[in-house]
Amino acid sequence: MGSGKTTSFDIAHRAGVSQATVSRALRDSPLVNPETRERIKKIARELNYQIDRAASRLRSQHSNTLALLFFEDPTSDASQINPFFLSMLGNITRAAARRNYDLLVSFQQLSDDWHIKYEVSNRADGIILLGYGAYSGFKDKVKKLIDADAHFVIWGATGPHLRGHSIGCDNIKGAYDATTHLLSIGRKNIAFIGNKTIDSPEFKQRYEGYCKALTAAGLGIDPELQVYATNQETSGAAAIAELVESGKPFDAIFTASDLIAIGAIKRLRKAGLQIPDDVSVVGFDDIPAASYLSPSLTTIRQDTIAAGQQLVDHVICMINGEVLEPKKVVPKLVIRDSCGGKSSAANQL
Amino acid sequence: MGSGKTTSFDIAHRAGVSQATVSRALRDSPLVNPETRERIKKIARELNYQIDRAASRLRSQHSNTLALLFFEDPTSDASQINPFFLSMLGNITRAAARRNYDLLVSFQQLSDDWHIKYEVSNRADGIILLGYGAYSGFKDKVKKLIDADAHFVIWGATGPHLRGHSIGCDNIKGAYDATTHLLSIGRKNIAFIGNKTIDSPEFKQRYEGYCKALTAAGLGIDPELQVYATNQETSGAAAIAELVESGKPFDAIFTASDLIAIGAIKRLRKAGLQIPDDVSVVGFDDIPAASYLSPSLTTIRQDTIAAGQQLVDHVICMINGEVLEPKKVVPKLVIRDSCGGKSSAANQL
DNA sequence: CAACTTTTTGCAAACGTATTCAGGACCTGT
DNA sequence: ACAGGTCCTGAATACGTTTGCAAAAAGTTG
Repeated sequence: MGSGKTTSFDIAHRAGVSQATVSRALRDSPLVNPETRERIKKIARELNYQIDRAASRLRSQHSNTLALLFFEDPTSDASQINPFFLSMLGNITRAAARRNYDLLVSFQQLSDDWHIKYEVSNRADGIILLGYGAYSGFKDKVKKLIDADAHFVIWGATGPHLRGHSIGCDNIKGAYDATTHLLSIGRKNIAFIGNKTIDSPEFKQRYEGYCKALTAAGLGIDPELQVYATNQETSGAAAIAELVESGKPFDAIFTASDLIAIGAIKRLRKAGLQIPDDVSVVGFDDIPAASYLSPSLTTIRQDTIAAGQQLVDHVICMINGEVLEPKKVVPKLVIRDSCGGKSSAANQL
Repeated sequence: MGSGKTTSFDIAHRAGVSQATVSRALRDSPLVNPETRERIKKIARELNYQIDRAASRLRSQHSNTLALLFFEDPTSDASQINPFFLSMLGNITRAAARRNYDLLVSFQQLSDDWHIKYEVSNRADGIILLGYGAYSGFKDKVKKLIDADAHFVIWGATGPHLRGHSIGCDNIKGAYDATTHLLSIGRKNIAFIGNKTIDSPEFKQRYEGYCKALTAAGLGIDPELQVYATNQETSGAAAIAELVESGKPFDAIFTASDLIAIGAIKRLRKAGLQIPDDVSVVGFDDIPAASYLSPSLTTIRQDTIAAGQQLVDHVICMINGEVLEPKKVVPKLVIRDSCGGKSSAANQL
């Protein structure tokens, strides 16, 4: 057409109204006559008009954008993204889109000035953090965010210090169900592979669920059956090597994550152990690969659709100054082939 | 401090210069005295000042943001994201970050007004498209983007109609290498599972590479050994069912993607066939799950780091009005257990 | 020291929208 | 006919930068 791009003034001119009315009409303001509104909208459509987001942001002082930040334990391989988080990505974008928010994605080393980079710079109204808080220094950085009144939500991490900023799965219940399932198919010596320190809040909770199930079954908790592992395949393999070498007998393992389970299974096989005949294995997360393995992996699925929705809704509420009590995402046991006993379970029915 | 957020005026006031100088200093303009620049930068740092992106965008008319759009064959399950694309996501964000671009991510149904939604609205300066162009209507939509002078790059799809807008892997070479490998371990009747129609340009190229290898080896191309499949596990399984039922003998399959291979392997096993003893399998993509399978999957790896970098560099060049001849990403055969013959290959060395 | 170039600065005008405020048009009831 | 209300619209302004232009400051030359 004329010179540059179409603006709300062009629409206004064509419609014979003022620019202010166009702005109102396009935002469905009740202040504008329905007929006028439709006429304006029609013209806008015809001209392929789109509101200039930059101008809109500048004027209204909010970006309608969320930032999704991935962070991982800096000790792990940075080129490998945790598959579980990836599978959450899709659901988060969809949830954001439904709420008419854009999503900015970034992988970065954890730094304590995110809110500065994203909120202060008017790039995003809120931040969603995804990552296992599995290293020291994490707490301090989060505290800075809280002190700065940043709008952010963290997946998974817990603790009173981030009240209202955390959404997670009910890890204790998930781990309890997993362990109980192993007990129900007759396993007695169940090992826990993971990290039970506070450095990894989620893994710690999973350990608690494991203990709770054993206690509920009247069994003791054997420290020799607990082997440390970080959320990596290789770490899971190393843990099994250690366990096997110790000579301590075991007939099942519950791992704090699927990635650990995958490494563990490989190493178990290398040690000549059959799965599930000699050792039952249950993981946690239900990453896509879990069903592709053979034997396919029994695991705890986290509802990533609900999780994505919750994260998005929650951070948007914070942005709007509302308070929303976080609900825990419910975990679900997915029984596949890696722990056997399916037939016996079937018999019980 | 005072009332609202810190602006460049505040900095200017403190530094005793004009706001214009602050703006220039922070952008490292050569027009400003080095000493003054450092003084201004120091103050900015102290005040935690961040340039307001909305204002910056509005004035400069570019967003320093790229949009990454995923699209999938609408016939496939929308909730499942192609794992190969997910593994590219990380590399694309990193490449974008290196170039100081933000990345907007979205999963949407393919529509022909992306450039309108993203570029016209000043949300992004350019678009990266990720997805198998495996359905009709795709070409028309892309043509509209070209006609609108949109800044975009597509991964994978090819053809003269999108000259300069496409970056891909050398699918023909990859498939050629895969097939040649199968031949080298003594396989004779190699089936192709995939889509050889123009609807799926990449799969078609992989089919061509397959044919080329067979021809180079002096073998014929048997239509009965070609079974249609889309990029899904279930489709791969169905294809194998069909092949087995046909009674046509085969001792190897080359699938157009790892997902297909995964479904194929499951179904082969169900048919009582041993892998790799009875049938060798080679996939394409090297998705994370490929190495977790048992037997682990021999496949063609695409260099996603180089690919991400290329996509980002390319679209940024388009934005800047430069012309960059796209380079093909080099595929690499990753030999694992699913095609056997490792020993025989080793013998040959 | 004048004339001229180079470096460094400030002024002021955009960029395109959202929103406040004031007012016009149109009813309603008396 | 007029006061009082409701509904709709337009003029004008502010959001915080970037950048063209002009001019001051500093340096160079004859």
